[in-house]
Amino acid sequence: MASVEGALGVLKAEGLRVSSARRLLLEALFTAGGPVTAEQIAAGAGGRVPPSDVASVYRNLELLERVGLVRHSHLGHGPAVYALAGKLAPAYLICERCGSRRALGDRELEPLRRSIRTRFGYHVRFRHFPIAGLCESCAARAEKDAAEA
Amino acid sequence: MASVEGALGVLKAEGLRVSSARRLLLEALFTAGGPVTAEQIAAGAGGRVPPSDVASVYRNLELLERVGLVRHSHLGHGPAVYALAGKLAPAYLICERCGSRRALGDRELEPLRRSIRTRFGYHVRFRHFPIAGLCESCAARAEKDAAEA
DNA sequence: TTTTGTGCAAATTGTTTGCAACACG
DNA sequence: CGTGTTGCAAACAATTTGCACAAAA
Repeated sequence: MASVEGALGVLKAEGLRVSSARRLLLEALFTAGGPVTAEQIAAGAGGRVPPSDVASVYRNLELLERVGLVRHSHLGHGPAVYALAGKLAPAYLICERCGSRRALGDRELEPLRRSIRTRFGYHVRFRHFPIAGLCESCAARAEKDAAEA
Repeated sequence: MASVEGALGVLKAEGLRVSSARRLLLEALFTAGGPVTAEQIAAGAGGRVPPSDVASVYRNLELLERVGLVRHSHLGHGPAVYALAGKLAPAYLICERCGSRRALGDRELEPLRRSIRTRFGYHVRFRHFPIAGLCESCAARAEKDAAEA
């Protein structure tokens, strides 16, 4: 889905209404640089438009998620982050120490998925929760700290 | 750490006090069949002893986690689950459809960790968040559903 | 005009914090 | 006895729900 209007078309096709809150929400998601929280959207992320109520934002995010236009993910403690289905990376590597994150593409993910599928029978997604650990530099620092202790 | 008294010894060694709430908390963790929530512990999980306050449970869980006796993990939406450090599996595979979960051992995890380490430089842990996806039967069912639609 | 969706307020859930009373060492 | 701990209450953060009113179709 490449545009707000296109996404709204999907809603229509599903027999759902096109309200200004929904248009607003989709505009926010389209203009957002990355995944955003419901709170940020409600506050008017990505535009000076009249902010909507968080409750409606949550309701509509859930609806858009059911329709397949939106996905959410938990990138750590704290609020969930939302993005257009096509914009949220299939997985994120996050560093539990410094918080840095790196998006992984399906291409990069496939070997992991395959390995888990053949070994454990699970079809893993890595979409909902991040792959958490330590990034290279934090891992090095952690090792040094351990050596000193 | 094989016993409540042993764990309490660790606390002592750290200069921390041994209170009845802490003994209670450790007993709950030792008798628990698997990971439990703070709420369950406060409610007296694994014994009919006078339940403690959730606030104290959270405070003590955090303390025990700092000392290395306890670890927590998020196995989905909802409250975090806690267990003795040695009792919580290094990773869990969970099915997002049916909720079933399977613990993975370090041995099984190592190839994944190594693969990610060499390809992306991250030292992943998989401890804090589960590896989520679909179990074999749910994946099969999902495929069938998709074919029908 | 008939639904469906909105805003607002209040309820829920999970977790944290302030504080006076209390108990370990 | 003195400081670390507790329990209780209240604050918080994230999310959900009830409801009267507004606005798509």
